[in-house]
Amino acid sequence: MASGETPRNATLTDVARLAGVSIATASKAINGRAQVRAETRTRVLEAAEQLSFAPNALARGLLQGRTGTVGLLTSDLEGRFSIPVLMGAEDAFGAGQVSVFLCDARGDAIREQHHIRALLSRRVEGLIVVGSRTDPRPPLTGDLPVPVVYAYAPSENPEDISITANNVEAGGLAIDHLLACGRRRIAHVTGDASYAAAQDRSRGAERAMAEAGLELVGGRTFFGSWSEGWGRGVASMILDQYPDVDGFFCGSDQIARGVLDTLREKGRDVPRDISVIGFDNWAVLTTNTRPQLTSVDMNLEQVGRVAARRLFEAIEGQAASGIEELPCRIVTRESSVPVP
Amino acid sequence: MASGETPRNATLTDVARLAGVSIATASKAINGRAQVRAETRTRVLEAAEQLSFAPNALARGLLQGRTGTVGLLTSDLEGRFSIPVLMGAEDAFGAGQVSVFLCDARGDAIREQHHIRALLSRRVEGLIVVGSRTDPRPPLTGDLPVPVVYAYAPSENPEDISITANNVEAGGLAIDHLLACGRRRIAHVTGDASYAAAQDRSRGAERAMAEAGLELVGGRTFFGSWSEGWGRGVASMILDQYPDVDGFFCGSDQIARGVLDTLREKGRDVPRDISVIGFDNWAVLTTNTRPQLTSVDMNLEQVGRVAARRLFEAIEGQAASGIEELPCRIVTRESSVPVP
DNA sequence: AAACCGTCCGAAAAGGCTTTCTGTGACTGT
DNA sequence: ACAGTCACAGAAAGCCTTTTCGGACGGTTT
Repeated sequence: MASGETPRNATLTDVARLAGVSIATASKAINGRAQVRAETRTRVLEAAEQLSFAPNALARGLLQGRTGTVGLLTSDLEGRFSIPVLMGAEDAFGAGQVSVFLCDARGDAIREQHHIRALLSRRVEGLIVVGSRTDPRPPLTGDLPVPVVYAYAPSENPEDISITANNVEAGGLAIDHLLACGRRRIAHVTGDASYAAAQDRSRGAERAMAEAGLELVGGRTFFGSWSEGWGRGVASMILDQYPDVDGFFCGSDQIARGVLDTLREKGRDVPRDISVIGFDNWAVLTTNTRPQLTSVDMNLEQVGRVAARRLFEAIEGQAASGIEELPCRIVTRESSVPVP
Repeated sequence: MASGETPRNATLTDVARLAGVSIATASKAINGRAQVRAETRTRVLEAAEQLSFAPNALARGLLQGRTGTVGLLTSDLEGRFSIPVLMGAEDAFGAGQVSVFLCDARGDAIREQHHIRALLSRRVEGLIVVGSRTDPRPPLTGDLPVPVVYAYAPSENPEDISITANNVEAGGLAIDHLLACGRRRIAHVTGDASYAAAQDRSRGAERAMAEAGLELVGGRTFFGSWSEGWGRGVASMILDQYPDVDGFFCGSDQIARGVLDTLREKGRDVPRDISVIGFDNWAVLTTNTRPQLTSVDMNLEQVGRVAARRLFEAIEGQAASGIEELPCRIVTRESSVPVP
C-alpha cells in the first residue's frame, strides 16, 4: 500500500459523532429516509464523505436478511463457452447492486459441494451454474434454500430453470443461409457425436434440408472430433466422393478452418464455388482464415444476461421454470457470399 | 428449487434448541472448542446435520472483523490473458477458506471505482487487480484500507505489489532454444510496438543474440500487429530479402501461424530447414498448425497463484513490495526439432 | 468439615446497522 | 390559553455468531 497505514474502516458511530447526531439519524440521513431535516442531512453526508464512510454490507445484510450477493458456479473456467456466459451474468448483476462470488469447481463434484457450502454459508441469495457443454447435467443435490439457474448446460430436471442456446434452430439457420446463397449440395461435418450440441445442430440441419426438399450430401452428418485435423481430413474425403458438393456447414470454427485449408489446397474457390459456414463465431479463427469465415454465434453473453435476470426474478419470488432456449444468429463474412 | 419451498436457513439457536443446549455450547461444539463433553458434542453435531445448519458467515465476519473474502478486479474478462491469471488466483483462494468476488470493469475507470466501493462496502480483505497487458497501469486511487496486488499488468507505482511474467527473459529463452536447435540466422517478428510485452521480448531476444555473438536477421525486430495476416506478410518479405533465414521467433502464436502458412506455401520445410517458435502457448493455435508449434508459455496461472499468495501475506501483515517477475517456459513441439 | 480443583455448561456482551417507537419542541386551530 | 399536529431526533431492539467469565457440580485434599 503506497501510503497510509490501513486506516480503520469508519463506522456509522464515527459519522454520527462527527456530525453531532445519533446513529439512528445518521442512518436515516444516509439512506434517504424521510424523517430528517435537510440541513441535518447535509451535515451527516459531509461527515460521511470526510471519513470516506462505506456502510458495512455485512451488518446490513445480517439485519435485513438480504446480502445482495449471488454465486456463480462454473464447472470449468477454461472452456471458452463458460467465459462469455459468465461475462454476461457478471454484467447484468454488476449493473445493479448485486455482487458475484466466483467459484470454479473444475468439473469435480466434491469441489462443487465444497463451494456450495461456502456460498450458502455466505448467504448468497441465488446460484447460477454454468456448464461447458449443452448436455443436461445432474441438478445440484440437496434442497437448497436459494433458487438456482442453470446456464448453457441445462439441468436434467425439467422443473429447474435452465437457459441455453437453441442449437436445433441454429442448425436450421445455417442451412437456410447456405440455401439462400444458392447452394443445394450441402455437407454437414461436425464434432464428437456424444455432444448434445452436435446432435442438435445436425437434427436442425437435416430438418431444414428436408423442408427444402433436399438431403445432406452423403445422406448423413459426418461426426468426428472438434479439431482442424478432422475438418481437413473429412473435407478431402468428401471432395473425392462427392465432387459436386457446393456448401459446407461445419459444427465448429475449428473444423471449418480445417475444411477451408483443404479447399484452398485443392484449388476450390471459396466462396465462388463453395460456401462455408462455421459455428461459435470465435474471432481468432473467423477473422484469420482466408477468406474470413461466416459463422453462427450462440449469443452466449445474452445467455448469461438472461440467466441473471431469471435468477433475479426467482429471488423476487416470480419463479418461472423449464428450459429456455435463446436464438442464435448468423454473422456473415466472406466465406459465404451469395452466388451472383 | 425442484422441491421444497425455500426452507429458512437454520440458525445456531435452532440447533441449540434441538440439541437441548445453549447457543454458546452449540457454537463451541461445532467449532471444536475444548470445553464440551464428547457426548454433548455429538448431540449438537447431529442436530446441526439434521437442520443442515451452515453458520452465517456474515455474523461471524461482523464479529471477528475478518470476512474471508477478496475482490478480483479485471479490466477485461474477454482478454485471453486475464482468464488464466484469474483461474490461478481463484484456485489458490478457493483451496483455502477465502471466497472471491469477481468484478469486470470493462476497461472503464468509472465502473472500476463503482466496483471498488461495492467491494469495500462488503469488507473484502484485499484486492487483486488483473490487467490485460503487461504495460504498467495507474494504481488504484484513494487510500484503500486493504492491500492490493496487481497481476499481469503491474502498477506504475514501484512500491505497490505487482506480479507479472518476465518477458525480457522469455525473449532470451526463445532465442536460446533456437540457437540450441542449431539456428544462427534468426528473425524476430512480433506485434504492436506500443506493447511493453513486445518491447521486452525484443530486448531479451537481442541481448541473447548478442551474447552468442550474433545479430537478428535484418538487424532489428519486425514490429507489426498481433495477427496472422502480419505473420504471413512479414514472413514472405523476409524470405525474399534474407533467403538464408533459418529461424523465426514470433511474438505471438497468431503471428507464428501466419509465418508457418507462408513457409508452407513457399515450400520451406519446418522444422528441417527452418525452426519456428511462437508465444503464448495458446492451444487452439499450437496444436492445429502443421507442424505443431513450439511456443513460450507465460505460466499465467502461476502468476495468478503467486498474486493470491502475496495478497494473503500482505493481509497477514508481511507485505513485500515491488514488481515480481515470474519465469516463462518453452513448450517444445514439432516446429523446432533440433537439426541432426 | 472446609477449602480447593477440574469439568462442563450458560449468561451476556460485542460487532455495525436498520427500524420502530417514544419523546421533544414548535406550531396550528378554536 | 389549551389541546392537537407535525417535524424531527434519539433510545433501544434485533439480526447471528463468538468469546469471556462465572456458576454448578462432583470429587479430592488437608
